[in-house]
Amino acid sequence: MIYKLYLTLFKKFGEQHWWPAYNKEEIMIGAILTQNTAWNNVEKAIKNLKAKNVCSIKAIANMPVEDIEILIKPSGFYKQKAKRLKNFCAYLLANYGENFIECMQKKEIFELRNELLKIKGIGRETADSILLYVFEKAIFVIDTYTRRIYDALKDDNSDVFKMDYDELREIFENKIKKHCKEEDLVKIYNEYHALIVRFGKEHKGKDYKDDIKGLIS
DNA sequence: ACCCAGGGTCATA
DNA sequence: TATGACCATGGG
Repeated sequence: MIYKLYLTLFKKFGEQHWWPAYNKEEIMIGAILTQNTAWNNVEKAIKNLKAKNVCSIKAIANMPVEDIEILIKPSGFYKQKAKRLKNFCAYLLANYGENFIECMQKKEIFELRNELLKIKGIGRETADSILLYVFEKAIFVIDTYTRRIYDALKDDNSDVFKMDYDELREIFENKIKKHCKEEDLVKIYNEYHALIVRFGKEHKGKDYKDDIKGLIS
């Protein structure tokens, strides 16, 4: 069912070209700003950063938090996020230097994941978004949309919204792996998560359990 | 005037 | 380990 839903969504919506960002640094910034926040608001924040020419890891690392707060205000939780964003950017430069992307890219996936999870403000979904969309590692991103989707798909009466993040992530990964070649996983995880978000947005506020069942039947 | 959005941390029991 | 409080803006 999980893989079939992917094929159906792909047929319906096509390629999503994720993550929506100009470059990899912008993906990382957006991944933090979008925490529990509508993407529309994140776009405003990123627009503000770009208007000041500071939409980069280095610029943010060297900016006073107060200035970051003002620019990212539309994304909500702006005081927390400004502090965490700056701390994150400073961490990358301090530990990897200017070529942080290439350096981190070389690391083994779960080593890098554990490292990201130690940084304050980087939880599992944010870490996995960065791993998948920046570093192109084969890891599936679970978000609230995914839980609702799985709630509609599952055949038992487990509480999907209380289910452990990694447990649910492995359910999706294992199902997908049964149908795909190893070298295609990154592309499929990328596309599938994007499609789930796309579907979720189009059904905002609605109970889409029946729509999901209609799609795969 | 409400509700919620592409989460995460921290205090408490 | 598992709840609950808290963070905050903008669109529907």
